[in-house]
Amino acid sequence: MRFIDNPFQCPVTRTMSIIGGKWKPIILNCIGDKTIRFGKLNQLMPAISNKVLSKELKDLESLGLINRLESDELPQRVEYNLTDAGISLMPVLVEVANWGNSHFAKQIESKL
Amino acid sequence: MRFIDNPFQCPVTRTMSIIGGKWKPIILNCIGDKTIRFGKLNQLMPAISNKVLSKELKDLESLGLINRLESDELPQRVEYNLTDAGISLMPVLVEVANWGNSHFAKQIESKL
DNA sequence: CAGGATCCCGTCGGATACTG
DNA sequence: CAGTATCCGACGGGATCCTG
Repeated sequence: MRFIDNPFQCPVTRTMSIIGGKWKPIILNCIGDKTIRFGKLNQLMPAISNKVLSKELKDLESLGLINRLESDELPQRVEYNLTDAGISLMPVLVEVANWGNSHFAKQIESKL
Repeated sequence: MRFIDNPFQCPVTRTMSIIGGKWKPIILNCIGDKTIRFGKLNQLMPAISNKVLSKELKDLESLGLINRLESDELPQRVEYNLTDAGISLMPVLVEVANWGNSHFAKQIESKL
């Protein structure tokens, strides 16, 4: 994945590069404290395409936020769960979510 | 400004739409507790173009995070500062920054 | 089942020049 | 001084189809 060009090495920008974008926080939240399969994630997020889900999971894995657990049984079976780093991110996401909830009504998306 | 398409009305995604992108957190940080002029912001962030800085400031203003204070003197003089909502966002940004600092070294930008 | 390949389009952000 | 106007390339993300 690519990082946003980061003048001043701004740590906020750096973190945004990681959890920004459309899907990553949603994916992390869908994984939660579970160990969950690719197909199950796809069910939870019907709007995401295979390609994008696959790419986001790779990004999150290479960032060390999730584990990818592959069994060699058939049918193929791949599961994902959060690493300690991923778990440590969740409270931050909660803070972000709380701020968003308290300062912006749901309707704002249609307001602008 | 446009919001990321937001399935599930995810409040994290909503907040990311606001403070994501390359410049907004940096701008908010540069304003800080000061009242600061457009030209001064431009000096603090030499890498940002007039067009982008102007657009970002408009976004932040329409989101209610900053005030735009215009005097009708000549030469033209426009200043910006944080609103209460903008101030309330800063601790969240600090949390995000702390997480970024503790989990990712500066070098990560060049690593991937 | 879990993805990769391909094609496509909209938006973000940069460069440069211009203006009241 | 504080912006606008114009042009442009790069990237994110979607749709669809294919495969070990």
